[in-house]
Amino acid sequence: MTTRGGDGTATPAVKTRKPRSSRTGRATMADVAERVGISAITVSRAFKRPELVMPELRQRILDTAQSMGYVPNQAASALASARSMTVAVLIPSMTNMVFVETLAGIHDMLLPRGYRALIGVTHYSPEEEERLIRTYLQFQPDGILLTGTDHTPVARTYLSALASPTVHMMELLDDPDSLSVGCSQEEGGRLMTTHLLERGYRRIGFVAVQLDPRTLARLDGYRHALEEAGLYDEARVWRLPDPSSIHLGAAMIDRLMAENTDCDAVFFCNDDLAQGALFQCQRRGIRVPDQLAVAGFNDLPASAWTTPTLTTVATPRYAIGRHAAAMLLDLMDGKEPPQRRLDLGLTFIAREST
Amino acid sequence: MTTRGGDGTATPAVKTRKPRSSRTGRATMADVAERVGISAITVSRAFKRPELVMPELRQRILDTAQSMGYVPNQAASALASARSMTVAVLIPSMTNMVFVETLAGIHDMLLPRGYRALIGVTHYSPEEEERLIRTYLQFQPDGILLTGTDHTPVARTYLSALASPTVHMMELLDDPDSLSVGCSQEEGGRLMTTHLLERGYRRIGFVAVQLDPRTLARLDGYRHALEEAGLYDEARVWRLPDPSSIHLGAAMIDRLMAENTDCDAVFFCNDDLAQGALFQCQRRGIRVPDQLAVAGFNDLPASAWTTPTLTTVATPRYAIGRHAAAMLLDLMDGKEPPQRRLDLGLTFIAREST
DNA sequence: GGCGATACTGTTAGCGCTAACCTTGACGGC
DNA sequence: GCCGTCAAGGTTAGCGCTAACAGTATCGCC
Repeated sequence: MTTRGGDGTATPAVKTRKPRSSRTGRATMADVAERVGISAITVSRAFKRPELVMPELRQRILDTAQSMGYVPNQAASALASARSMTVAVLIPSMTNMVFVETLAGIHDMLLPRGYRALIGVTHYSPEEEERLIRTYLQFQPDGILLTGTDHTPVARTYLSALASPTVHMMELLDDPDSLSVGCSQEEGGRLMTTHLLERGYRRIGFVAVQLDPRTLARLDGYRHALEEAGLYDEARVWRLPDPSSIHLGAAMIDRLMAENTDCDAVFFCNDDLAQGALFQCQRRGIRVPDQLAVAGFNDLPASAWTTPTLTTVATPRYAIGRHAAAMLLDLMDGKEPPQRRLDLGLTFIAREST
Repeated sequence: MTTRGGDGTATPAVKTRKPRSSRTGRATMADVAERVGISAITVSRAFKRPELVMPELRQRILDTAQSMGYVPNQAASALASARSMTVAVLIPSMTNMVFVETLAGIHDMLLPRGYRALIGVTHYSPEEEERLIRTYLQFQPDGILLTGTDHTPVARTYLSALASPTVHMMELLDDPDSLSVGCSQEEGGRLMTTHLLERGYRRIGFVAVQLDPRTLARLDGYRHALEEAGLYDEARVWRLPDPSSIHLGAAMIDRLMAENTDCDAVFFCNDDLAQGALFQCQRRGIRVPDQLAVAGFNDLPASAWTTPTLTTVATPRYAIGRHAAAMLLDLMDGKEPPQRRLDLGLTFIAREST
């Protein structure tokens, strides 16, 4: 109390000084400005519009900010500028590699431009998507990336009432007002089925799980191709709402055997299942492709390594993520993207299993 | 201009009315309040502290808000309340199932409590982690979840200068000031090696990739176990900085054969690699486990289905995510969590490959 | 020498929300 | 009848930042 009086004794009459840092204990822009001896707006510009500040001063500001541990407050910035620099991304699942790689494409495109992704997982449920849209709208995202085209009416209302640009990934939309990047799942189903027909298979089964719109589109492609060949038979289609897994694929082989089906080939709606099927065929001594051909979809890494290797269709998911993000960046800049509907195609990969 | 004059003609002298909606076109709390005929704070309470508003009025507020498409502005809320309701989560990789499942645990714990996760991917680089920490601090997260304990000095400074509670996942920390949830990777390596020794293998190799701290800890466990048995030989350890993949595992089998190593068992630092190794052994006609035993780590789904099935160690990653998030929730509530260091253990899974 | 152009920095006023305090009215107990 | 209490809602101020406009030098040019 006598010698080391602290602030109180040192500046008894001076009370002009503003609080050194905010309520939260963090340094604010005003703190940095005061320390450098300039106004807050110049600090703001040093960060956001560097070309407007003399290089020397700018450096001094950055150094001071660093030494004070100053970090800009994103909430305040968003509030004042009406730009959140945030993009909301909704995907159906995180455990499905397909969407994770799409995310990687999105990140690689957005981060260098200063945008951040807010990731939401819908678990393939439009209702959950609606809930997530509501939640994420609170962040006033500058843009939105959605998976698929299956949204609830309320979700559509939110999105259309909103100014934020939106791009749909995976499926392609025909509506000229909407933007979409993806590939035709129906064509994928058709491609694979045609391949199986060409290889001489005639009793081709289809296993659909999860029953999300993309799976059903593949099923459509399969059905159309077989109908055209006059070989479609509803009895060879299995529809299960369960999530996809290796386990389920293996179980399906058991079921096919138990039911004594006459399939000479089975087209699984994705690679997880097909891999499980291959594993189980190996266990049970079912010769693939002689006794039974197996086909998948998506080309997961392991599909090139199973015994036998798996015939599948590769989807350009990383590219879909990149292009969707690029399209969104254009929109957020107020530019019209080169195209509103971008089909990135599919790659058919014939391997040993067919 | 004559009959349907709109606002202008309807209220020529009245200019007290505030703008109907903000700059961004979105309805604001004030808009909702005006419509209901109350003040903004009551609207705020109707959302955040419902027990303070009469149920009837509250319902009227919520209905009106809904009909106007009102969504609270998170940035304004965060600024005014100094609470962002956001948790920053940093993980090394999104393509690695281990971290994705950890994320799922975190989500399941945080979302019901109203918190949102901001996910950052460090790509196993402390420098990138530092960059991400800086970026995400702008969001004033109420809490932070980090993977591992390998942070740059600058990152440590940021974190300690910060008030935000932080929990470390995966590795366990001995420092009593830090909070961590995980399991002992070293013990995992030791467990597996001991198992191989018990099965009679004497020339056990180890393949380490990525070389992140967790991999190196497993290697330590392996080394210690072998040293105790007097069987450690540096020549049987392969260290590769490449990311883990099935492909690399297969390539390693080729390399082991080419180098004519004398290993009777190989412990791969994770299941991706081990699966690739099993696939390649099958291709090359190497009998597992008779000719060569193969072991993995993490227990990925496919490991129960390969031929032969893979001996591995299951890590409680989902539980790690949940518990880390729970610990963080306690901290954010100002409570002391039951324990500051939570070891969730490991499960050894013996299968056919050893 | 006066005028405009250019380059840099400052002032003012809010963004939309909530913490902290304040008002109002109803009720009850002695 | 007075006072305290409580419930329900309102007022005020300000979170930390930036848009929009406003200076103030400096320079060049006719």
